[in-house]
Amino acid sequence: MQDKYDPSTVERLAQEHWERSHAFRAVEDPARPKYYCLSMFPYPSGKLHMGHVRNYTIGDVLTRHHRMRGYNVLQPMGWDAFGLPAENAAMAHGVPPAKWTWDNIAYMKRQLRSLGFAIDWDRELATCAPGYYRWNQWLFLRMLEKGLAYQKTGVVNWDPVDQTVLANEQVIDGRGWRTGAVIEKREIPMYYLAITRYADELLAALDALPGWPERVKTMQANWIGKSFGVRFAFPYELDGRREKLWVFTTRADTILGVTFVAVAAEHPLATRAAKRDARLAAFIDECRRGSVMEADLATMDKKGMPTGIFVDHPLTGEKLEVWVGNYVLMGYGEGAVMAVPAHDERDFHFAKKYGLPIRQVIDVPGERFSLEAWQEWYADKQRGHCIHSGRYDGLAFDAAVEAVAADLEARELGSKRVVWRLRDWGISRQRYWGCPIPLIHCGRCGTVPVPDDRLPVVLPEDCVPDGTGNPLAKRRDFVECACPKCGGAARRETDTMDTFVDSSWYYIRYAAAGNDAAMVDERVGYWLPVDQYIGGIEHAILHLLYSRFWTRVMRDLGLVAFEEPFQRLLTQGMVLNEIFYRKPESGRITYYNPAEVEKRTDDKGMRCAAVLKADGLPVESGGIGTMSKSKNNGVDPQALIERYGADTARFFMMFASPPEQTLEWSDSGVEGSHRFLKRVWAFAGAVREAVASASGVPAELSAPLARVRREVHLNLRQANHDFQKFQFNTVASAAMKMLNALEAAPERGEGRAAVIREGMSILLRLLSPIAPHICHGLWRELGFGDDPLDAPWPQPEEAALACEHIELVLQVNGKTRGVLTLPASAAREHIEHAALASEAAQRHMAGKPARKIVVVPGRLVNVVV
RNA sequence: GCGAAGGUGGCGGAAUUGGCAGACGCACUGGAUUUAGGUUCCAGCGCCCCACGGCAUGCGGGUUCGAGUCCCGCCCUUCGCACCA
Repeated sequence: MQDKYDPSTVERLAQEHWERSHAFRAVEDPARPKYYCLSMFPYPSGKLHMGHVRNYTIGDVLTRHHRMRGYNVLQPMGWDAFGLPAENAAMAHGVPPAKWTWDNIAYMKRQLRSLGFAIDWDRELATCAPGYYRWNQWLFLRMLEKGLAYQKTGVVNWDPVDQTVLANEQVIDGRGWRTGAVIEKREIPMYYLAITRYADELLAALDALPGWPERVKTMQANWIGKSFGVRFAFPYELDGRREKLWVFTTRADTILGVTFVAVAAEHPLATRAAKRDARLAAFIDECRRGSVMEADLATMDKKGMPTGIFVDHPLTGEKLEVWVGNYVLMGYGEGAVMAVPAHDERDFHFAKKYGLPIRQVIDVPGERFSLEAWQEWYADKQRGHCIHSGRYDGLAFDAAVEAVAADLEARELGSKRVVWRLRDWGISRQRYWGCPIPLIHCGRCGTVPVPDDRLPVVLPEDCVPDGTGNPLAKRRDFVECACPKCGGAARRETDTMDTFVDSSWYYIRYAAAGNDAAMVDERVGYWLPVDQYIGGIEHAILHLLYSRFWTRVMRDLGLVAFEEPFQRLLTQGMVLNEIFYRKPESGRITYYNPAEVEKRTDDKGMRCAAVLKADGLPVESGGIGTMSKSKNNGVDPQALIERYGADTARFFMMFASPPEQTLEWSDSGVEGSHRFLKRVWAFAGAVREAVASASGVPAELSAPLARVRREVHLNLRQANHDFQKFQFNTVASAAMKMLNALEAAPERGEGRAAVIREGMSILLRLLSPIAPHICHGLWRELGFGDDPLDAPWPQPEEAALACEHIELVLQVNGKTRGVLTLPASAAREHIEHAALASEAAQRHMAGKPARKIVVVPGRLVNVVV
């Protein structure tokens, strides 16, 4: 055994052992309970970042822990390989996205291997491989057959200079990132998946997911957004024709407070009004500029312009003017809204700005009628009752909505409706590096699906996009084809699929790895659903919701027998680091990587300065933020692994904070983790001979040795409890406490050797999911066996935990005044007696009689005077 | 703007869910070892006070014998918002 802990050797030997013995190959075995542990697959961006290391270490800890508990474990890995960054790299470096992607995959796979994850690499997949994405296409065609996939128009960001569609990310302050051109909203035909048909089920089934964090379920429920309301129409006459302007509201109780109606710039009524009003046409044109992002729309200045068109209030007949509002969106609901300035904050500001009437129709008893009062009232809409509303006066929310809906229905102008915030999923992307949509456009036959036996529609891999137009549309060898129906010349669809399609079912494909004949097979029935899914909180809504939808579609096609793909979900927090920068008087801000900065502290350990190592001059601290290129505060996992080894990297990631919280990077924290592993190594070396000669733990131990043993078993019990809670940071500290206790074990001789032998066998097994290489090495050195991975998980022993005396906290009036040491078996009367008799209690009771004594067994006794 | 989560020493965090606030680690201080730096080991370490003791879990109220934990109201930070993945 080497004296010094040398991670590179230890890790190489362990990894060779796992490789040689195919230790992580998962084989279906109906006789054993299975555990499918899945981490969100990475986008092959170039190299691993700390978020990956954290994600996959969490998954690996769970994988190894469950394996030691006797489960048949599957932990696969793959690549979310289609996407925009590959096209950006192509534009920047002239390299085809395919080559860039495959090179990245090769490099990142080596990095993952060097971290020693217990991954079954035989099941590896990449979504950009035709053998994978052909099943995207196949399932899309099934959805088309069922009417679940359909075509309609959608709004996109259009760069008029490059003649191309831009992603939201590529629009900066309303301009194209490459051209600087003002972006326009443009409506184009797209394909949609009808996720809204599953809205009810997706919402209701959230209750059946006890293994999901509440916050994720809440966010999904809000995203789906079931609401009850009334759809109704404002009748009007225009150009001699009677017509109706439809709107939807969840607040029909305020219908008598409507003072105007607002429509989207793209609304047909706006278009018609613009024909005879040049200023309005210009305003509508202005509304078309800017990004399509919801957050931008919600925070921008609310602007509007009257159309000169008036509609009738459906209940009173009052004339109300129609306005065009830039905050009304054509894609949502009816593209028109009723405006009630008195009871809606946005309408209120709009009305104030343009001098429109404000009419209060709800009274909230006890509230002054200020803007603040409205906001408060709005947050709790069940409060208050109708006023100035004629026959609805005095009605509360529910009754008022019912009455209004009934009256609208009687006039055939509206009815109650259930509406969803959730919208159908637009999957068309006018981009190259994605899965081709398997359709052919024929002049005679229309849009024709590519027959199953001609799948996959293969994406040409030698394209180099240049940022203009649609790259696939320029490829004649791709576009030109024969119509499958009539055989005539036809044009292939050039849109590709949203990459969320690729990631909506990859976890199912791992189980059917290598099957070229079918999307799924019987192995799916064994492994799925996923028992534990681990990934970033940023995916809490879209990816998880799309996966739940896609799985249900597969269920309805008879492909799988389950509907919830992920039984339990762990959403891991982001990895943060300090931000340092300099901002010159004029010119651009420069960010410095924390590794280039020296942090100085005063003699109390308080930060007093930060200077750049290169020039010794101060830099500004920009606080803490997620590791990113733009803030130049990333830490390269590769450098960390090379310097300290994979085990230190893994241990630090687990120790620094609980998985669900953000993790702050700390160089000295890494040092501390490394120090601990070095101590484990050194201690194992020091006790090796004693352990070799030790026998079982004797029934009678000296009191100090019994305390050491108790400490080990107490911490094991704590750690087992923490594993249930996914709280690996305290598992790591339990391992540290065990080592502290074992190092402090007194005496020499047989009893000590036995306690240390048992303690080390527990410690190494407890630590092995987190730092598997060093534990593998020491497990062998100490003669416990081949690998702790194949040893049973340790359990605390009652006999080791038992003790004769307990300590009770003594409080007087709820304030801690001392500690009572009593026999563990002491009865309540005995405890009360001992408390009253204690010197500390006497002193603080100041002669007053005890009014009440609260005894919490095993914890405290509180004397109330 | 809407939705969600989180604020505890100089720092990361702990507190078995209403029961000793600050485990474990980092940083810092003192000491030992070392030619020195580093390493390793020992001790100290929330704030105020000589001490008794008092004050402390973002801020302000409340419930309770007892509140970091529960309730109400503020303030701040982070994440998501449908074409980044």
